[in-house]
Amino acid sequence: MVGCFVRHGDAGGRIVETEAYHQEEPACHAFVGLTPRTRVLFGPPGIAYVYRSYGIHALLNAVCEREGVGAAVLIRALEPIDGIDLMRERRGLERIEDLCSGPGKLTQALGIGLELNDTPLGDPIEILPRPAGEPPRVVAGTRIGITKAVELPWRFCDVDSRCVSRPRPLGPG
DNA sequence: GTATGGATCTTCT
DNA sequence: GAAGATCCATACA
Repeated sequence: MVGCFVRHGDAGGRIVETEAYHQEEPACHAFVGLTPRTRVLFGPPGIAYVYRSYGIHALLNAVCEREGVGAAVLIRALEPIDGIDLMRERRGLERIEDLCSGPGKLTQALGIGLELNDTPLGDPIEILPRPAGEPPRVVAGTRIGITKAVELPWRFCDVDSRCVSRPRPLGPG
């Protein structure tokens, strides 16, 4: 998904960082099984899973795998492209690199809230394939901010972007 | 530049 | 009652 375009309303940008979560590893919400909270994760793919983190932030995931399998991709960072002034307004910040360089930041910048949980990716949140041509240089690393299954290298960053949420893992070059 | 603590709420014990 | 897929301001080097 790194290199794809995400849009909500007039604001959008290019995905430069993601993390993968799957029901078979304990860092995933779906690890505990089917509950009211994880129901969306076990649904069909192509749905937005939006949940509250640390009581404050909304985090955006794309549900993956077929119905019955709990898995999703967390979108951690964007490179702002459309509606940059709107993002600045929502974030109260000027610098491009600060607008979407974190999972809680990009939902605020795009105006995505918990009410968009369980809505199809297409409307109102849209994800578009990356344009043809050279694919981005992607490097895998360990995931951020979790205490379980820390060893899985399921974080993916665009090496050439300055908008990732943390110092990117050491890549080729 | 890295390190620490507070804010705030859903979920599960 | 405790923990959590975070962010920000502040402190210190």
